[in-house]
Amino acid sequence: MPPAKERTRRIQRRAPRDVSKTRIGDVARAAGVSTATVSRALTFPDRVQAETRERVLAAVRELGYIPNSAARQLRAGSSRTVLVVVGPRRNPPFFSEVLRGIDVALSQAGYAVLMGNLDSIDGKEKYLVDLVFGGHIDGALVLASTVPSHAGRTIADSGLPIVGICAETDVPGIPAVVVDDEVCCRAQTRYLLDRGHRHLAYLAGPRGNYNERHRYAGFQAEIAAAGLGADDFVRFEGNYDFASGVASGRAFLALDRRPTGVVATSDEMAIAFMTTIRRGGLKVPQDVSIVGFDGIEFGDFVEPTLTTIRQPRFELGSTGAALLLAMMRGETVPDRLTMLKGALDERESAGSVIE
Amino acid sequence: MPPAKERTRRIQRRAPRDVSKTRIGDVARAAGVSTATVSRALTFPDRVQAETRERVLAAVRELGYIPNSAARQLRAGSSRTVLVVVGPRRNPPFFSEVLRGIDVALSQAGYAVLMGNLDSIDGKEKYLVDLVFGGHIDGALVLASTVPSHAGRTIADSGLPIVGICAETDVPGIPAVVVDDEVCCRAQTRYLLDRGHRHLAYLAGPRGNYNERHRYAGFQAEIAAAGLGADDFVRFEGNYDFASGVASGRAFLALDRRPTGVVATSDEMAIAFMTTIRRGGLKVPQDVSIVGFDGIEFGDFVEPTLTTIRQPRFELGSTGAALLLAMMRGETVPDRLTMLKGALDERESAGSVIE
DNA sequence: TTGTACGCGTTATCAG
DNA sequence: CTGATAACGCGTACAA
Repeated sequence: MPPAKERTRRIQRRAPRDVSKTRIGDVARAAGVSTATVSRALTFPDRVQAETRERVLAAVRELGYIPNSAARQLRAGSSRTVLVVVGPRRNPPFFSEVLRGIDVALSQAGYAVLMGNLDSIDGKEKYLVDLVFGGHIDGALVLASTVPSHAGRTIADSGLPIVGICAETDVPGIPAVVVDDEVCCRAQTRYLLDRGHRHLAYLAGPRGNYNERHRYAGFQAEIAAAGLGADDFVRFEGNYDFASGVASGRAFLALDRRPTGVVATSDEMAIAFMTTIRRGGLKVPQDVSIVGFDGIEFGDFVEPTLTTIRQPRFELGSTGAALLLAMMRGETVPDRLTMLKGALDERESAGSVIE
Repeated sequence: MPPAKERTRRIQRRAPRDVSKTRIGDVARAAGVSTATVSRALTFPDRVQAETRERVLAAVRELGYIPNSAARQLRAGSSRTVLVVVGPRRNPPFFSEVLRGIDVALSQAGYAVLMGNLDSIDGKEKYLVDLVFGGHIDGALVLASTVPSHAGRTIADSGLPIVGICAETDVPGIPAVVVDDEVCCRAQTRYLLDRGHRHLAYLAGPRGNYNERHRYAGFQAEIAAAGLGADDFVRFEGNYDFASGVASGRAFLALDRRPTGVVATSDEMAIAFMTTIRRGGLKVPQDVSIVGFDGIEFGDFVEPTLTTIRQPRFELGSTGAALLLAMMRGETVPDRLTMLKGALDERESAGSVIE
């Protein structure tokens, strides 16, 4: 009893996705046109007669038709999705605003944002590389100084547009949008030197980190410009978070001869440091002056309020996203660094040396 | 001269995605097997002879083959992508940790996270609805009390698994993972009442907000249990951010008869409020005691440190994600609220009334 | 155990 | 301006 021949064929198991059950064919039938016309009416409205278009759009509304994105992507070769790679556990109050800049710019252009946090689990890098080489992605924004890689190839090898934000990446040739770390850190340092501080502390970021290298270079340059040398400052290692600010503060308190001015390379470190040394009995800014880096809102709500370098956080994100969008459109763009300006926000945590 | 018939056919323009140029056919050829065998060797390794499998895997490695995700998705009906909807501009220091919990849980299960920030631009809700109905998504986590909707249908109407986190959503039948807001707010309030405060201030969240409703209910319940009434507290409107903490602080300072205890429904409001009234000359906790809500790290670095309700932020995210994963696997799950416990962290910002 | 061949839903090409 | 139809790359039912 084998008359089921042609039915058997169709038994390919239907996956559990009964979402969006109306397909383009349903709309075509309802509107009395071909699927090609439906597709055109949606993608190039003016290449279809007004009357026909109306009929199609009415059917679309009626049936609640929404094109299947997988099919569209397979055919068109574009997913309208951007991967945003965030490095291991960097300070949320700072990055959240950069991410908002990214999100606003990409959303406006109709792109979705896929999050790629590197601090979450092992195997994440391989996962991200697969994502990129699997064609799931049209471009990537890297908020870290290392580009995800696995088995000897980085996501940059895919040839997809990539833009770095907040740091230059370790892969050459990838454009980046950054703040001028060196200039900003010089400004921090000079601010203290100008106020008579002759013995400084430098609260560092992670060794080797892009921002850290440039900020430290700026710090040293300014130290040298003031005729000071290696004996005139103390460097404390850190990684931009609260914990390292606390650790630096404790080490600072234990010093025999304490600096009077502190250059912190993140606001979180600055705040934690400040709290720690105040608990240790020091007064800010009377005993110690502190200048932070980032410009997070919390700086306004600590005691005393934090003098700091304000980074254009939102613009870092939105500018980087705009650059990526241009690259994805195939435009030629500046292939090196785009530098945004930071600004020194003068508040209460730093003052002049009292003779 | 029309012998180009069959060549003409093949001129379909190749989209600008030359990423992952090796297709399953290339691997098959290199390994001397059929495409079906390659597919099987990757998906069901044990349904293929060991020797064949090795040859296939070698070819895969050799060519750096990674399956095209669009094609796979079209065929399989699953994108292994979860949409995370975040409500308009809620405090980053709090949510970042919830998001981390989500990311860890989903990454481990091999799911990608698509960000859906609602505060970015107009038309975002339509976009999210299209995403969901376009089959781009396998499930959604909603960190807001309203489910994205457009043109009369919500993403819940897609039938896809959805879980709320931090709040119950406005669509019935969607399970949610929350903290027991009412109990937590009662604990805050009781903490102050127990220390002799008989005149309180309540710093509210946005009217109608899920958390706000429950916290306020808890506050009022505890007030009533202490035999107090509407004359014994002042309510300040707010929306969980710094600005509303500052505004409440100013209004507080202008009061003729000031409360001695303050129940703040977010740490950011608590901190901004505290800073504002201290600048106004009041001492915390000597003049005014403050209890916050959330448990963000900054509470440790303000002066005085903040007594607060610590929410299990990471667990809110990871538990919600785990629930969603179970639903996507087709398992039956508790279809109502999963309540996690908060804890009161006693620090310095609240003390006893001094007679 | 492996190979053949079809169809997932859409868009782009080409012919009318 | 519109319709017919061939791919896009993969996974699977079925035959061998």
